[in-house]
Amino acid sequence: MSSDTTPRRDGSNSAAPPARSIGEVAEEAGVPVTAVRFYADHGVLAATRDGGNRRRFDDSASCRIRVAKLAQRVGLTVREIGDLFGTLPPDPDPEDWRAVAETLVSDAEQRVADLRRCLDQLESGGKLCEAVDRL
Amino acid sequence: MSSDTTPRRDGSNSAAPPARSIGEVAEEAGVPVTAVRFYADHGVLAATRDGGNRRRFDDSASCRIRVAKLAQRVGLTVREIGDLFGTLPPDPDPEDWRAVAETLVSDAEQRVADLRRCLDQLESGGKLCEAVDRL
DNA sequence: CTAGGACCTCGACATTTGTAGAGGTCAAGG
DNA sequence: CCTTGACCTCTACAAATGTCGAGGTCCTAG
Repeated sequence: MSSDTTPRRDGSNSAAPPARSIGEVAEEAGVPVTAVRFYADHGVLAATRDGGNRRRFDDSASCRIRVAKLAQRVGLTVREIGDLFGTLPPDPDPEDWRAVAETLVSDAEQRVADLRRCLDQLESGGKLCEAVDRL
Repeated sequence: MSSDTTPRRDGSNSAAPPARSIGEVAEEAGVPVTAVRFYADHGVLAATRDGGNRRRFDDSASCRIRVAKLAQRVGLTVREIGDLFGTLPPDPDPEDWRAVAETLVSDAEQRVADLRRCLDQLESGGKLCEAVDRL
């Protein structure tokens, strides 16, 4: 237990690539294997194939799934998440995640602000929302 | 018994019957008539029926649709929006909208915060998201 | 009275987001 | 060798979110 987590920062990390199987990823992310397949097929996860044609994922796979789930609950479609994650390199480091995080969060806040603005007009417009968009 | 029983087409000002037709609502909200029907059938809009079995909406209908669209983009399902709007009285006044707005916005911000928290761990955790095992 | 427009219902279809099963492959172990 | 488990592909189905068309009703105009 608690085997060392290989620090793969610079130097030579030419050891075996951290290739997780679909089952491991599913387990880690707490979703069914079918869901992992679905995400991989839709650009949320990048997968390579091993000698036996099985999908191999890098360590970021389960993170991507977790983030994707939260991103969906904030209004993004799988397509949009796939496009965004498509800009991530394999085995992204914290710096790579930062750009993604910024986009994700500020887009979400933008939409919340839109909603709030609309709602504010409803609350304060003495009558109803005649002024929301027209006039 | 006076002449106010006549349904007016041109939205006469003053105390006109607050009964908008589905076509008017669709026009106001900028969505197809079919969408209005869909929302009405799913609790986003409250509709009564007139003598000819046609849906009649109050003035809040197009507002509800606009808000619903924004709410969806912030992660709510139609079902959830319907449940929330179900607490609104017919012809809600700004005060009624305020409670809805509060729920809507704070729920949305909660989800954005969840996302951000997850993302923060990815950015700052020197390693990857092994610690994200919440949510 | 007839024509038209606006609505109605109901069922089909389309897309998104998954889930489930059938049937095939591959590698390891008894 | 044969079985088993994990995977693979492909197809089907399911729920959510709409959209469209067919066929029918009703009201108002001409």
